[in-house]
Amino acid sequence: MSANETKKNFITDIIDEHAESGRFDGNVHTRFPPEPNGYLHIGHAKSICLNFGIAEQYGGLCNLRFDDTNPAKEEQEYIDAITEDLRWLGYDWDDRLYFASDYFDQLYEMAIELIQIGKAYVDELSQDEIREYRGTLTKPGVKSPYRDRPVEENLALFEKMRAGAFKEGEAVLRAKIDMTSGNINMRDPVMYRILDAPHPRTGAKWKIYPMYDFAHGQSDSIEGITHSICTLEYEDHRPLYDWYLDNIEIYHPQQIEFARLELSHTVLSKRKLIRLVQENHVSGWDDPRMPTIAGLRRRGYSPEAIRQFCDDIGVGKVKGVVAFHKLEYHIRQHLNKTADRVMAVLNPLKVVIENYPDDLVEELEAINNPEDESAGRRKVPFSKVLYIERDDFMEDPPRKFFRLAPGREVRLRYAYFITCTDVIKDDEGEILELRCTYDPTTRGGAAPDGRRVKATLHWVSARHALKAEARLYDSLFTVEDPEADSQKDFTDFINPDSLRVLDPVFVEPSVRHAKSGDRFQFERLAYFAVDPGSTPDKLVFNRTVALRDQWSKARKKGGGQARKKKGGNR
RNA sequence: AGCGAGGUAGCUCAAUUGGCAGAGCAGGUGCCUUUGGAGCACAAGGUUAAAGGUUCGAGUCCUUUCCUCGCUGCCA
Repeated sequence: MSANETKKNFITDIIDEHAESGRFDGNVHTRFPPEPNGYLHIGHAKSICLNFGIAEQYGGLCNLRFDDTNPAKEEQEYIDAITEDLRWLGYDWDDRLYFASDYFDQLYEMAIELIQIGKAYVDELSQDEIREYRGTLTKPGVKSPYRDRPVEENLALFEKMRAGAFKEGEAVLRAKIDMTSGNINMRDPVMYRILDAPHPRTGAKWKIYPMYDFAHGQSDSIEGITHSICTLEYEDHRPLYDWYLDNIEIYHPQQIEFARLELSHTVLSKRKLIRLVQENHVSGWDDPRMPTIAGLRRRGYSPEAIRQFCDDIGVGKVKGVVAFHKLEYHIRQHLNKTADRVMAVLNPLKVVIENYPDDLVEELEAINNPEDESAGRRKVPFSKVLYIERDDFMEDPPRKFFRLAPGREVRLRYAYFITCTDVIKDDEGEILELRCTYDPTTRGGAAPDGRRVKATLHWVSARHALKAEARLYDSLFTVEDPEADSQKDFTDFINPDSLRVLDPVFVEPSVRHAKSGDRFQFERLAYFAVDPGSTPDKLVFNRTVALRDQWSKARKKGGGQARKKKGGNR
């Protein structure tokens, strides 16, 4: 990220202090440590941008490390997906791809060390008993009867655990710290538990697996991490992080906690995201309505926009909810500069230009991107029968409706001025088509006599238009915080109109060869991206985000000025 | 209740570490426009949770109070 090299926050303050005091010799080495038990989402993106960004800012390095200490939940599919998403976001870790499971042997040796110095013991209390003995927030815990076993016995028992002589739940290895601590994490936390599940990487080699707390700090230490940046809920774990490192007596990184991202109108917990997938509220982890990186990618979001967003929201220790429209702001910002414009009609209304020659086809020049001269120009075919957007015509227009109406003249973008002369309806009064005349002297869209029109409409030539499918995505939830109501399940707030499929829609022929992931602006409507399931025979466009639309805003504010059915295309 | 963290504009963050509280976004008003897009200009927005104290001077330091969040997995 070049734009904000000098961006400051409380983390850079800490790093600067370290640089001054000489701790870490001025080095900065971070890591991004996902657990491979789900897909990356926009909340992870914040952590990713932070960890990789800070390393870059200080000329340091950032590792990718999978925190794979719980084989019961983790899968290779997630490892692959996470790696792909990270690459797509534009980050690179060279050869520094690590797994906590790479350190299982070393971790095991460290555990033995702690046993040997009398700071760890094998506990055979049941899970329920351990919970009881732990006490509560206000009541101190009490010591396990197994707490003071001799070192030799602990060593032998731990070896038995490793060898598979115990079944799941029959024994754990615990650190001997302080059962009366106000911080419950320090009340003899479990270091190792027995798990029967095969591990995606170590297979059946291990029967015991280290807990997060026993693995994370030491993994950081082994990799020479300087600043171990994590989210706020680990604040209470820092004393334990420090305790393990101090008692094992190895190199000691600094853990720093920041507030995780909360986004309005969506959920960002893996537990809930996985439910959306499993209960088929969405089509999968990459459903364009999902806040996952894969979902955002399919929706048409760009890595640049996501990174800009993360940069914009900054980092702090205060929990807050970022409005979804902030994400939308950044994708509009990026796409405005980079997406080619194209004309497409989502909700067609037929227009016949009565004074235009029957068989004439003109190739009119159109600008691909007014924000980027280098994007060049293209030709768009014009003929006698066209489609315009149904919303662009009103038979009885309210005061501030500038678009087409009977007797009114408007411009067809890059083409001609047309005037509506007649409205053809069926028996029910439904408008079937419009009859218009055009002014041949306005070719290209400018009038030689200098007269002006108030609106410019997009259009496609009926004969030349491509039929395509458009998927209009809206927010997945109808409320800002789907988790706020404790009486209801978050799925109760799923937006029933979060996806509307329009098929067919009509798109100008220049997009014929569009490939998966290509992004366009359908002029005056929205940004769209080509879906991966799209084929040359059947193009499928996902709406990324609508253009800002002051007409619909004014319409809402004006309170019924325009008596229109809701749910146009925009 | 115990431990920990935090409270600056509607939202997200700044404030050169004690020196005139500022940005972006949102909202507002204009201008411009061959996208009612984009862009530009301007205005508005604050008792820095509250009270007290130290100081020439406090968002920043001290005390007290209030409020919010996290923690009682053999998850991470």
